[in-house]
Amino acid sequence: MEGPSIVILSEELQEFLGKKVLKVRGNTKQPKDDLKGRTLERIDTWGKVLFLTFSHKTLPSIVTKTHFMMFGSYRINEPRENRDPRLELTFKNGIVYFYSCSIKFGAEDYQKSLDPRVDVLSPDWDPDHVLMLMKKKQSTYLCDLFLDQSLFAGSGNIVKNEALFNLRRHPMTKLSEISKKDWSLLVHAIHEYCFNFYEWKKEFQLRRHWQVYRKSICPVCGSKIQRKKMGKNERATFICPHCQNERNSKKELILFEVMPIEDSAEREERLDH
DNA sequence: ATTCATGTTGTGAT
DNA sequence: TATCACAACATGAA
Repeated sequence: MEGPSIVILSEELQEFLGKKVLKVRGNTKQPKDDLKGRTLERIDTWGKVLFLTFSHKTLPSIVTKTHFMMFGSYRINEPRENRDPRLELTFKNGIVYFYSCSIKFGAEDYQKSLDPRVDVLSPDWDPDHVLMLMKKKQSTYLCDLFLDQSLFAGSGNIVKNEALFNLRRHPMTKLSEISKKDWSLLVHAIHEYCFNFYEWKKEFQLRRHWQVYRKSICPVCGSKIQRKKMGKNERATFICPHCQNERNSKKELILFEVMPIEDSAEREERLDH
């Protein structure tokens, strides 16, 4: 799950804020029973990470860190799936299920160490600070840069591919090949796509707006989309060989708008990440 | 049946 | 010391 999906989850969890944990289940190896009787005191996010703070009248608070990685999912106030949840929390007013995610307790110090200025979804997001950090990343390819959580916390493979297409730049372009005056446009492209992602997902319209990610035809020029593993961690990367041609790098950098693809017969799944 | 994928973290080798 | 390769985790869709 990418950052915008975590923000949506945090909003869906608001109904449990201030509520007491009545029952705990799940196959996590963390000391889950310690949560019983505590009150959900805070709900925070940083990039793709969810932090829940559980307070107690006399004992210290417990901060949990949840990361959904590739396959994680959640359900709220729905019948439990056949499989065991990693963690299941029963409140007076409902139940939360977290599936196949990574959960760690005692995350207070870790949470404090994170910088909200690089969290693309945070109100404290600070593009000037990000631009400053980018100076140390000159030799990085854009496909790696756009996934770097220390610069763009919350950006994931969808954001990477779509933002690069909206900029019409090839993923294997090095940051140093982009004129410094255009760097803020790179930052802006990621920020804007994250917020579009957030809105589209809430309306179950995210897939409809994919231009290249898991697509076969470029919506702009009709070329066949190429899929190739690229960058440091060989993540799947989708490009239009015409619109994102390396030779375009001499052209002015422009952030193009996204048009929904109308003929897409794909049905939007509510449970999509 | 097999492959792939909205990701991170830890370990041991280089 | 830094970087790298690889494993581990976990599940549903194509």
